[in-house]
Order: sequence, then C-alpha cells, then structure tokens
Amino acid sequence: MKRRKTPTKEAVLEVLTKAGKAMSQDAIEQQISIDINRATIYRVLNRFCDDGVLHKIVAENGKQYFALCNDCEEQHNHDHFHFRCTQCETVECLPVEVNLAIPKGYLVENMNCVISGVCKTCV
Amino acid sequence: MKRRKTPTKEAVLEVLTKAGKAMSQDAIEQQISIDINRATIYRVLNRFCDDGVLHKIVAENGKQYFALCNDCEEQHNHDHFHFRCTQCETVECLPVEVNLAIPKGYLVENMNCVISGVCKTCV
DNA sequence: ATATTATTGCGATTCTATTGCAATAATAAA
DNA sequence: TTTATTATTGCAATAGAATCGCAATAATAT
Repeated sequence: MKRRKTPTKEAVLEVLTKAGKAMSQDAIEQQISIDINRATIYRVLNRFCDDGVLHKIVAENGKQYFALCNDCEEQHNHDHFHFRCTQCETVECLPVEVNLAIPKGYLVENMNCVISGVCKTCV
Repeated sequence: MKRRKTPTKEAVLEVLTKAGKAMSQDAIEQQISIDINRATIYRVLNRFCDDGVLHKIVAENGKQYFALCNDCEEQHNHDHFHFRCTQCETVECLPVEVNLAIPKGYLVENMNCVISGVCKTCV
C-alpha cells in the first residue's frame, strides 16, 4: 500500500517536530490550525508507527503518546526511558537507555518505560 | 477511614496471592467463585493500592494490572520491571530493578516499566 | 482528462474504568 | 444482645480513549 502525501500527515508531523516531545492525539489536534477529524489523526499516527516514523508510548494514565523516531531503520528500537510530567501533562523521551538483564527464556518484543513526576521545567 | 473486613477483599487477595502475578480486574473476577460486581472489584483494588497492599501497572495495551506489594512500608517503591506476555496475557513482576540516572531537575514520583513479548512458559 | 485506490469524515461502537446513589452489612457503642 | 454508625456494595449510568464500517473525497498513476 503506497502512502500519499496529505495535509493531515504534514500537519501532524510538523506539530510533533516542533514540540520535540511525545504528544497525545488531543494535544496534537489542538495544535493543528485546520480542522481534522479525530479518527483521521489516530489513523495517521498509527500509520506513522507502522512505517517507523513515530513510536507510541502508553503512560500510566492509559493514554497513548506519539513521538518521532530517531534511529529506527529496519525495526523499532525504543530502548529509552520516557518521562511524563503530571504538572504540564507532557511526555518526553529521556536520553537514558533502558538497560536490563532479561531473565533467561524470555523473548522481548517491546519496551514501554515511563517515569512520572515533575519535569525540570515545572519543578 | 477505617477499613472493614469483607468477603470481596479476602477473595481478591486470595486470588492475587495464589496467582503470584499481576492481574487485571476481569482476570480476577473470573477466578473468584462468588459473584462480585465489577465496580466493587475496582474499588477494592484501588483501595488496596492506597493502603500499600497492591501496586498498579499499566501495560502498553492500556489495561491496569494489580500485583501484591513486597516491601512497601511507608510509601510505594516499585522500582522493578514488569513483563507482559502477549501470548498468555499475563503480567509478572521481574526480579530486576529499574536503575537509571534521572536527569537533573526532574522529580520522580512513579515508575511504570513494562517489557512485553513472550514469557518463558510460552516460548 | 480519466481511472485507481489511499485517505478522510462521520457516526456508531467497543472497551476499560469510574461515579452517584440507595441498599447492605461490618463494626462500635449502648 | 440490641442499636447506631458508616464503610462497603450493587446497579445503572457515565466518562474517556481509541477503533471501525462505509460512503465520499482527493492524491497519484495512466
């Protein structure tokens, strides 16, 4: 399935790039000037995830956040921690790698590590 | 608010103790022989969390899982990883501590680290 | 200019979790 | 033991996030 270039995709990417953080669907929608349907935004976000452009983080509040991928070539590798600030409700990718000795016999497919608290801006 | 001893609380604790894993509300409900309302189970689980008996993990599927606390005395300290098996849909506490250098200026309140994949039983 | 089909909008739907309120039952007090 | 107090429960309604089906639209190829 060949992808097409659409205003929605451009707008979503622009918002995420500018923010430099992970964002939820509703936060992204708020930042887009043109009116785009909620379902469409979700579909665009999920497509970007499939294509290795974005990665998805699920915070302890159960919400999904999407952030730009840095170096996901063939497959996603998001072995870094995320920080969710309960004050400003933002999620950012920390430059800290997740590093653990996985017990024998376990097959790792994905990592979802979120630290929450107050970020350095709000502290 | 003083807590009371009720059949629901006993049943929930028994199930979680037997399982030795983190469980979701619906999984717990299935394991309880007597019929208990969904809302009640959630309330019991959340109360246990408040009281330091259980801790809550939110997986990448957005669902909440509850597990017994080991050594939470004054406050919760769940600095360990969790593993969610996408095959058998269980979540277990790994005996591996989360160990990261938190960037300066950040105030940590909670950790929610879930690795997902296939557990050693299903592999 | 036309055909193809990826993408979108809309409304409905699913799923998880929570809440208000009256009824029930565990515990304290008499 | 009986009565009073109030934590707990059940039920139905509600909130909130995310997804889905389907027809309409629009990006790209012909």
